[in-house]
Amino acid sequence: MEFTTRNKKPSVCNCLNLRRASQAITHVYDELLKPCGLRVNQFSLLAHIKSLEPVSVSDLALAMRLDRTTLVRNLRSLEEQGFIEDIAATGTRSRQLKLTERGLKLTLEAEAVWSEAQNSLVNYLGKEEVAALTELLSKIEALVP
Amino acid sequence: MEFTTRNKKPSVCNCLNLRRASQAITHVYDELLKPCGLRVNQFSLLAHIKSLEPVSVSDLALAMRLDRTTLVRNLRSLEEQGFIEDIAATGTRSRQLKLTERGLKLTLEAEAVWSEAQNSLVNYLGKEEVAALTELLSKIEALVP
DNA sequence: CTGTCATTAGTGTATATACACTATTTAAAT
DNA sequence: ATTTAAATAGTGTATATACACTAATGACAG
Repeated sequence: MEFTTRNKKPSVCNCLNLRRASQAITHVYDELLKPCGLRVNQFSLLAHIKSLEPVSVSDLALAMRLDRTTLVRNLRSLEEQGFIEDIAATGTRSRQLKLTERGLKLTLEAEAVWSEAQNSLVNYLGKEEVAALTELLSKIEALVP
Repeated sequence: MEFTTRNKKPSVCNCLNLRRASQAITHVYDELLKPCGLRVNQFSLLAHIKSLEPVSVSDLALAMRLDRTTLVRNLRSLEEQGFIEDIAATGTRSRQLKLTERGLKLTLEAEAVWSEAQNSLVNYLGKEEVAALTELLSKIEALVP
């Protein structure tokens, strides 16, 4: 049958449903951010640095709730592209990351796109539903120390 | 302050909240499945093969809603560990994957653990809430073709 | 038959994630 | 002042994911 709508029934597995929804919304945000040349994860990194700068890798990892070693790699490409820089003196223990001028400009552009994506989701699901979703997701996150 | 509870406020970003919840629940299921020597993603693979066998990589990818090339790699370790096998005749185009005897035994064990994990989540969030969550996640998944 | 086209599988590369481990620097204790 | 402990950064490896691309097989038109 030509017009069979794609069969996308939820799985019985709650974990799989969450993983799929996460992948789907990541894809949506990624597509919208494509004109900026950023993926949503990279945008998240820049936005966090913007609000914390100057910041060490460890503190950034704490704030983002990601493993520190994950950030070491993810920061690399942003540094190579000249969106962030380390203003710590050489030979010191802690790095001090901040946005470059270019990085700030890009982040502000991306924030506008992100804002549209946020609004789209509220329009799509409804304000109450998004609030309910956020609450449920927060409880799930709390499962992990 | 010693007793400050960890600050885990939701982000303003719906995408980030979903990504974090997905990581959290994946971690929970992974931990519970550790005695089986499986991660939840690997278990998902085995469980899907079990219900479709014998199955080609392409059909498995369709059913799991993952990219086919993702499966090529993820299947490899399961094959190397002898949990799945390809019963297609050599020189034919399509693979025919199925569980080995060992693979089936492991999958059944893991299904019991998975079932406990599912029950735990319902106890934790409540039956109605899990249903609501599933509905919301399903709508989000529908955002992507 | 033969040539074209769809199907199926796989590789190369990039991103994202975390654990186990090492190395270095700073702070604290004695 | 020296030793010890904590903090900070980084590497090696494994898993998970997808896109662009290549290669081989099978089906069908003529």
